[in-house]
Amino acid sequence: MEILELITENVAAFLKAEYQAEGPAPKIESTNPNFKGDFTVVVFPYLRISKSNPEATANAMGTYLVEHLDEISGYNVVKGFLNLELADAFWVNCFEELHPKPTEIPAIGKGQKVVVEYSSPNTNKPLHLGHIRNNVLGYSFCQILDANGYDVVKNNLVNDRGIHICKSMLAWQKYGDGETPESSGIKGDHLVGKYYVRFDQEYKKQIESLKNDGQSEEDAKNNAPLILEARKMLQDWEKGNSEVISLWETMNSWVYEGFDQTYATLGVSFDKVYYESDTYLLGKDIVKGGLESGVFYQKEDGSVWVDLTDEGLDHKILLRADGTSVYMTQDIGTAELKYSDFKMDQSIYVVGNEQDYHFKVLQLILKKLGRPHWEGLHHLSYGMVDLPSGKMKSREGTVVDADDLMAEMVQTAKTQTEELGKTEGMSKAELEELYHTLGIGALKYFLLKVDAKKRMLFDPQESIDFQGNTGPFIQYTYARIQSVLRAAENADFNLVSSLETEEKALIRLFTEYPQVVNDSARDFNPSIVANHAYELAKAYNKFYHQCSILGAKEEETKNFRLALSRTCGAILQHACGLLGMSMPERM
RNA sequence: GGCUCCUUAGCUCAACUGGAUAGAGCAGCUGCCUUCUAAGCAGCAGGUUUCAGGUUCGAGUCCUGAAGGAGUCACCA
Repeated sequence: MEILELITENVAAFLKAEYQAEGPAPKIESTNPNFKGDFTVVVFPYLRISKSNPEATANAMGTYLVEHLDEISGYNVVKGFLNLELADAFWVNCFEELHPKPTEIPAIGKGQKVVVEYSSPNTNKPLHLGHIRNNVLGYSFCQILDANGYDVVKNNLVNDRGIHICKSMLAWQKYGDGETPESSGIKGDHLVGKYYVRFDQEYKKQIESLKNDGQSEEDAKNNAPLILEARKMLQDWEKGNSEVISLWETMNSWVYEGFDQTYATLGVSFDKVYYESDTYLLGKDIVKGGLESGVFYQKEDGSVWVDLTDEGLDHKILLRADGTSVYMTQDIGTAELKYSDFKMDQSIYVVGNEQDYHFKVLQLILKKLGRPHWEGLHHLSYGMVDLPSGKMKSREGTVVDADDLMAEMVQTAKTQTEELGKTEGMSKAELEELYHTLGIGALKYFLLKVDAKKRMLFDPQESIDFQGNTGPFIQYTYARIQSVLRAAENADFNLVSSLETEEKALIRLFTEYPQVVNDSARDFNPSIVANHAYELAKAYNKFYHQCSILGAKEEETKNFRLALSRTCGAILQHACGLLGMSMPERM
């Protein structure tokens, strides 16, 4: 905001005029609500210059600022804090300037291309709540980058190959009896997930039996017939065995159909999809190249490794002795492919923090290989969603299924809406849309209001709230604003000369919004936008109760308050759009 | 065991990156719908910011140590 620059300049001028000295730029903060004022300058850093006590220094500075800046109407001093009071006219001017374009964001990303990889599902099981956090976070962050002027490519890397995929394929082959989504009525991804779980159950049985025969735990895990068969299947797959490939294609197509449905319900989308089956060979080639150039080394058994001990890390395998590739191999290949496709300035990976080490290693490897894109790699590392019982594990069935959860949320929205009974006259289709908007909105906001870096807890016993700091609260505020605007005759725009505290609070939050969107992009953190939207909704409801809009005594006041409402609605809608939430006109 | 991260009200989370008397929501209690949507508003209660030191005018925030928890160190992804 310009006012902050003005204050900064005038503090410097004050130091020069008063003490013939230069000092650090002032720390200007919002005044603590317990004190009178709008902005606060902390004067402690200037005591060295003033050689006086905090109060005297602050008073001298305050006097100077009031004299030189029309915007500042007064000041007060508490200890070393100079609280500056800004004139109502200043805030009214702010509103006049911002109101035609309240959601215009400084384009800090202009000219920069960013590929954001998120979702990245495995095709051996359906999505769960952890994946929802990833998807919601990734999608939202793409919207935020876009709002900041970045050229964004939303990218999904599908984990469609590997030993884990072979496990569900093998189990289906052995125990499936030809079951299909059509024959069973089970959604494709869930059907395949069923066999992934089945594999694990049978595998465990075999391990137990081998242990009873006297094998060690580790030997049993390596010698169980099922795991040997799965490994064989992976090798056959890499060799292009037609029977295996055909089974793989069939089962993957079931999964994709299921995922498409889940993505559609969740409201996320992608500009570009990569499949690891298409990128791992490129990865292998690059690893072989690195071996030839001496960046990597080979062990006697034929496996290929990278030595990262100089960087304080470990040795890391890049190709197995049997020649098949590992996770890292694929990621090297995909990184290369992305760069040749997009020549991006930044490559962002939305992946859980359990892979912090993996991405550290990936970046170092790309650097060692001299790839130009190593530097723009950024891991948007987010915390796991834990249950009260601990971590979610697909194989053990302790997951909150994505499809189930979304359906529950929509159902809860329906129940709550019907209880309140405010939807008279809405068609069935409109109602369905409303329930979806509210249910999914509640879910997304629940996941996005928490700092992405932090792990979070989800208790399936307690349903996600629709009151308080929630998505529906913000949606409600928006619907309320729309209701007022609908009831208003098309009013002229005009300004007023003095403000209620609730009006001032709203304008202040309006002015902060563009900076909030910038900060959110810079910090890789959508929760900053979410929290600001909540603050704004809260401030509006307070205003709504305290100040009559349509019933205002003066026509000017009414028009002004309508303009405040319109602006507030626009920002709420924009902010929630960045979070991937839609807004109802009525609820 | 090595490394990384976390610990704020009964519960879930904030705290503008070192500023004032640590804030919200939920749960609990009390008021407010004949007036623009009560999914709302106002209020009460709830805290030694895990503990012990240190740095500083000032520490939830920075440094050291301790306790508890999570992740990772896989030829899983």
